[in-house]
Amino acid sequence: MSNIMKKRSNGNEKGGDQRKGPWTLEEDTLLTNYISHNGEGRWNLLAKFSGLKRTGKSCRLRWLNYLKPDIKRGNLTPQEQLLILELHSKWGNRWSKIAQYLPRRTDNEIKNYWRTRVQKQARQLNIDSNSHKFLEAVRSLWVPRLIHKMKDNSNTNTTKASPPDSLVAVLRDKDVSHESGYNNIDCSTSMSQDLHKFMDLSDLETTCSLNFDGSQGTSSQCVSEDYSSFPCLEGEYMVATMGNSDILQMQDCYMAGSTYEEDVTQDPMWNMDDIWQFKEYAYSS
DNA sequence: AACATTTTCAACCGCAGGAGT
DNA sequence: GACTCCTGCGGTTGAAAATGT
Repeated sequence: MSNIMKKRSNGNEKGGDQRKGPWTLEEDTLLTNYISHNGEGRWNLLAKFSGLKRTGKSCRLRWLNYLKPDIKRGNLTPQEQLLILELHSKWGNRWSKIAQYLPRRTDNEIKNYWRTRVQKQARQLNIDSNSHKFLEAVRSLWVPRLIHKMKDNSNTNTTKASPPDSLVAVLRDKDVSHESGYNNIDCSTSMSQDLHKFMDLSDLETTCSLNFDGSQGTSSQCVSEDYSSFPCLEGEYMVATMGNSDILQMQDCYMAGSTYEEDVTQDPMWNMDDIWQFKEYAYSS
């Protein structure tokens, strides 16, 4: 038997009575209940004993991409989009790696975002989304626009803007670029420089010193864990820039299950003027 | 209102690689 | 070392929803 054949006969993946397609409410309940009693992992055992007629793989995917309680759904914020652009310029299509820097977002969601939004823009420009030209377009048009959105958002909520810690971590991490998927392209550096212009990194030690209860804490104390209980909050970036009244407002918003920020991602990032502007720029240089 | 087209995103697939035997 | 099983990753697909005509 060839290696390929061996790989394909993966235990639980054969069998005719396996269900496929969209999950039903009953299946979701079954899976959630099983995991709440037995924990995550050992997916093939789970598939076998939970009563689900699904493969372990399918169960894993459903849990990690949809059912897991701390998953953040909905449109990506400008900060998150910025982070994806930056990280993708460093690592390429390393979705799971990128997802590690976006707390509570799944690799599948990031991958979908890239394919449906970013690659769409590349198609409109008629250039390859992995090309230097496209990265230059991102740097010269998209990133400034996202930064502007961030500024706008921060101006309506606070007097001072600061970056998300996860983004800061990336910008500070001089080693990450060594792992780049396609670092023959030099745009990530210039993109980072743009970001640095906006973010005063010298202030970082104090930007994240306010906790939800209003007490002071170290920056490390208010990273990810603290905002994870507020789905409507844009991470430590917002934590650092808000007053107590804002926090109460957010708590209200959380209780109401609504979104605190305006839905900025509904704005098209590039309109036709932008595209023509870039085309002129790209083809004249 | 009806149909066509486009967009979104959940779910599938093949493959690679690690762990255990 | 060979084999098997399991998990996780990235690419792709297709149904449903949204939008346009």
